[in-house]
Amino acid sequence: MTRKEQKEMRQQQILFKAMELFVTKGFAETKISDIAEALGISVGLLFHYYESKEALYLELVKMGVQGTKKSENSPVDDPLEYFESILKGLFSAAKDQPWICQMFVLMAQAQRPGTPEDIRTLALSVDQIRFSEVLIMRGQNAGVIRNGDPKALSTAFWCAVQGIMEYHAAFPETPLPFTGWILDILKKPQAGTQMDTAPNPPGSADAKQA
Amino acid sequence: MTRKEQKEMRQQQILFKAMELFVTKGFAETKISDIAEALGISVGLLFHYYESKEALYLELVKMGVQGTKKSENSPVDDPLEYFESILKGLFSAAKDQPWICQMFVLMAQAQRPGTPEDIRTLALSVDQIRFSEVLIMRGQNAGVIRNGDPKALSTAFWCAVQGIMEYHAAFPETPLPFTGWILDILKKPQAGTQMDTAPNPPGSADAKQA
DNA sequence: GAATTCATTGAACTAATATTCAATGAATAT
DNA sequence: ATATTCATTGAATATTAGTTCAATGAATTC
Repeated sequence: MTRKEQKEMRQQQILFKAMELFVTKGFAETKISDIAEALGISVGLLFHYYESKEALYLELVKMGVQGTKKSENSPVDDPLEYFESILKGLFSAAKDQPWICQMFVLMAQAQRPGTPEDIRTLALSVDQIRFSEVLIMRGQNAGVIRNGDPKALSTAFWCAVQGIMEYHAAFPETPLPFTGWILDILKKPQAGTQMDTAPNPPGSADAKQA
Repeated sequence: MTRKEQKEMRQQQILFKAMELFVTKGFAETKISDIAEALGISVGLLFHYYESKEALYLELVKMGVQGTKKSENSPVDDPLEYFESILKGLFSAAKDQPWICQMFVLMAQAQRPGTPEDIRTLALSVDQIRFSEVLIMRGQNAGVIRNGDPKALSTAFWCAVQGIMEYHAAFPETPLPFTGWILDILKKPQAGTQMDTAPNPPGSADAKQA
């Protein structure tokens, strides 16, 4: 193995192990020495490749931003099918390519308060929720996605996925849901079967929003 | 105000502000001095009431465990209605009693790796997902909850709620979903409308689980 | 094969932050 | 009134974890 290859391999090793730990334990809870230990290398070596813990995080978020931007450029015909294929991709990746799910979780976590501001800003530069709003509107016009505030629908859907991915990162042996179950958050229910419940009591979340 | 009252008030103040910060920023990201500053008190005073940052966390998790155990003892007739009322409660609490949502998020976070072991163990002593499994089975027998692995259904439902609560803790101005949207994860779809999709491709998450 | 580069380490250094403590003064008890 | 308790502070200390660095030896270059 040439030195260049070795270098790249180490960088990847570090990057992916860091992602794994950042996602399972959280960024602040992960010590540089945790990463080094998990890889069986010294802390010093880690700093030879990445100048700081934050730089490591930044590198990961950059990767995530790049990946998300690329996927946002592929054309979509049926919005519902689009969401389904995303879900299928994520859920099946959970096994062989856990880094896909990890990246998903990492990006969402990076958007939260508590993240160093520059990294948070970068992470917020891609916004899956807002991006999906327009697809949801198209789906509503096509009659395949239920009615309601597209922003709220998009948020609900992605938060649900987020919750599932985070849980699965922490408890990998847990069974993943069928994509259909989650897709039903968006899917238009058959008339007369789902919207026939009693009106919401005043003061409830539903009432406020209606 | 008597000294005893004053003491209790301070303890509550500290506890609830700590919960707020632990939930929005994360435990490790929250400095003791953040809590003190937010309350306009000295760091020393905080240690007068709680012997360590962990003790504060432990206290909160104890509260959460107690609360959850109590709510698990109330009888349930219609499972679907039970889940709906839980959701309504959480979503409407988001405004006036944010601590309810915060506690929900805190408990779930405390169960993840990265949490100090003793606290994590305590948090894991109440398990909403497992508790709901039996309710879901009952709902399936009654024909109101969709078929499928009750554990996976329970996990999907609670993870979705978790994701929504976490997001809302970070972005409070965001609209919350209708309870019905989330409930549809569990609700049995009308025959012939939802289960009529093509069989899952081999290797997909769905296929593995089927 | 000598010189140079560079992956690697372990120990030292530093910054951040959790924790302790002696001092103060207001509230309470005797 | 006097003594005691205790909420409160700010500064001192301890600890943890991030970061730097000089030394080493194997790989690469000339």
